[in-house]
Amino acid sequence: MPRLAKEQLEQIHKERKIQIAQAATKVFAKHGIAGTKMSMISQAAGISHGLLYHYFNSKDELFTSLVKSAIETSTTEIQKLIEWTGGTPLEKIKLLTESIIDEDGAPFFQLLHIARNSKDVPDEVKELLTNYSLDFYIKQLFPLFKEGQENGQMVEGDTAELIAAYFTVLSGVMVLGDGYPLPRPELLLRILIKP
Amino acid sequence: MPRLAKEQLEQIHKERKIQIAQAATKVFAKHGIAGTKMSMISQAAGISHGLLYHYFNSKDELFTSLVKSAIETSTTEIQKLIEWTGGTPLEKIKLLTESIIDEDGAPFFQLLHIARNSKDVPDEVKELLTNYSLDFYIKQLFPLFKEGQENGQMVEGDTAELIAAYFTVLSGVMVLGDGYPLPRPELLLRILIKP
Amino acid sequence: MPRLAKEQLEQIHKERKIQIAQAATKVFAKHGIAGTKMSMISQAAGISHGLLYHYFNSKDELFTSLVKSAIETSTTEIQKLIEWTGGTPLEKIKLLTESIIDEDGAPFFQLLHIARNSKDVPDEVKELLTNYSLDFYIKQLFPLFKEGQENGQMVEGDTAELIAAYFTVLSGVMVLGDGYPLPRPELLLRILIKP
Amino acid sequence: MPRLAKEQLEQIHKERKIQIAQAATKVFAKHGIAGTKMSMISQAAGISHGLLYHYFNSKDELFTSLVKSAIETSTTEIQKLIEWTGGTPLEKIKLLTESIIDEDGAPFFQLLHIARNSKDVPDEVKELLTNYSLDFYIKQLFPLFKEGQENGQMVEGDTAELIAAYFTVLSGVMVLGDGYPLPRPELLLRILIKP
DNA sequence: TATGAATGAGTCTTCATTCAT
DNA sequence: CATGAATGAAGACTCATTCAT
Repeated sequence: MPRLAKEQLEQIHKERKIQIAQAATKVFAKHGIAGTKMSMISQAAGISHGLLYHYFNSKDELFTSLVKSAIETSTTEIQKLIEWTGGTPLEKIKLLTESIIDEDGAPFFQLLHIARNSKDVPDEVKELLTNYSLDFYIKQLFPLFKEGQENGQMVEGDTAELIAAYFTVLSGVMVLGDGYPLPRPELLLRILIKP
Repeated sequence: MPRLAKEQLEQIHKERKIQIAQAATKVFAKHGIAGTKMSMISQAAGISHGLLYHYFNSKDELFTSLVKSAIETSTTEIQKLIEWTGGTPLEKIKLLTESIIDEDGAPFFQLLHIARNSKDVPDEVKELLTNYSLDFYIKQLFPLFKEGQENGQMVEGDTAELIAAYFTVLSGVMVLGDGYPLPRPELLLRILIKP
Repeated sequence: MPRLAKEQLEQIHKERKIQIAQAATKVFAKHGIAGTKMSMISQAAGISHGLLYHYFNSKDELFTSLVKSAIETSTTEIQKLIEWTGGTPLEKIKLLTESIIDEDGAPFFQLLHIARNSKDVPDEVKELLTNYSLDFYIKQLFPLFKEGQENGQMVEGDTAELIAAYFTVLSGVMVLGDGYPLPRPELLLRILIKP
Repeated sequence: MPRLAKEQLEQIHKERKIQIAQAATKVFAKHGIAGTKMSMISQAAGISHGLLYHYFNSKDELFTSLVKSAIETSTTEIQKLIEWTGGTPLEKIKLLTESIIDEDGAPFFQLLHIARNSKDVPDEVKELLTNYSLDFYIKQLFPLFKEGQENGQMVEGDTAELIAAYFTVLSGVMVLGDGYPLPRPELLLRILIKP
């Protein structure tokens, strides 16, 4: 058996899987779990619904894998930002905000919103979400915000509450979707900036 | 021969209908249209699924009626606030924000969010929403915000954009639901206040 | 307890029952068993559906009683005609034909047609129909037709077949209902008359 | 990749659809619309009820398509007979009668009878039936009957009435179904023949 | 008697999933 | 790997029947 062909096939398989996942993320993000039909995903991915099952065993597994990778990505991204040493805390937060708003951060937030609110979420996802809740992000971002408060750029007060509020506002805005215009980052940042 | 007067029966009927509508609002708000099963509503209302159909002809009609009354209520509430002459614009906006956050404004925003984002929304609702979009609220609130800007309490700049941003943030926060803590109004209002 | 009142009440009860039965016959005749809703009957009878159950225990019982009385009536009518001694056989058959066509014989035939063709007919009705099938009417009418053939007025040939044919045609025409114009008896009788 | 050519698949699909339609025709013809359950049809066709919906979108659509093709077939058949030039009018009518009685003309007539008498008929069917009523057949057959009257074979009198009567009798007989023996064509034709 | 609210079994329809080709 | 026919569990909705008033 030709080894190279095999690897190529695996490569193709992996790429196709990613392509399907991207299509699926958008569909789930917009329509919810129950509102998303497997046929909608297969159509969005340009394949037959039967083929979907060569890549994912079930709707549940597909959704679970999307949530998993969303959490992983976000964790990594935030971590990279934290460790980056090229600006003031406020600048970093602005960067974070902009990157979320600019790119397609929306499906990510929408996906998590759905995962948190649906009743028919796979158990595995439920467990994931207990670990990666708001508290998790507060912990990650705490040093950054604390520093911002201490250097006088950001408003004083309970740091955790501030992070929670900002993250909530950001999540909310992202969750809304097309019907609403995304506010400019400057407007959102006013929540944090010391007058 | 009915022991109770016709009017009494109608009264009971109306009250029961409202009670069902309240239960249904919460369920739809949390689970979306497709995610909401009629059995979930009937259970939430404490009745059999069959009885649901004595009060609403179909899931679609039920959902439509909820959206209708949500729009009516919100329009009236805002209008009352506008016409009230007891405070500065900023105080009024604070009151509006608080009343939304405090009471059960959440289901209302969640319902409209769902109505705006689901694909299987009844046509009647689609039409309603074209009329009662963000622009509608911007128009309603414009004088209030304009006045706030002119009296120096609120930040300058494009009034419509400011309203849109504030309303978006508020909507987003309300849509998120239980998983996130509602920020204190003061934090949100910072978006508007002149430093 | 006033005796007279009691009898009056029973009288009223009986009359109401007949009135309901008449309404029900028409509805069943037109819409079939499955197509007939108890609410359609109650509405046709001008009462609430609840009250229906004071007069008939169930839809099945109601339908069964209608079929029973239809069979009884028809048997009696034909018997009366046979025993009547005022005309030639052909005249009698013409009378029979006219009386069926003129009065509301249609619901009767339609009811029996339905009883014969529906799968969800009560067992009691199924049994009744095995006894009162076409053969039953052939037997009843045999002497009349035989006499008509022997006196030269009617076509010769297998008497039973002739009766069956005529009765079938008559039944068929009656079953059709409103969409078709009822043929004049003279036209139908041509099937029987000797040229 | 499909092993069978696209055309073959379509061919199979079409054949299966026809097979289902034939099964459905019989079931509807016997039990009426309300009395026909989709499970009865799927069972008669030897498939699962779910598969039914790959071929027909709904019970209504299925019924409508049956009525459509019944009307088409009958129109074509009659037209062919009219245009055929191989016999006297009476012979043609006899042929028509025989062909209706012999083959499975019964389900066709029963289907139309049901379509005409049910209240829950799809609107499309209602419209079809206004166009293809008795009058339509009278118009089609008028030349044939007129000729038969003029050449002295058939009874005189109002041609349209004669056609109506004959068609009504024929329809009625066909509608009755299994419970009654189909009369020999000769007996029915006596309605038309000049003594 | 009379009404209509209430229940739940039964039917239509959708869609996740399987599998022959 | 790729397709779409096929299945059946689940959910929306109807309606016969019961029962409190």
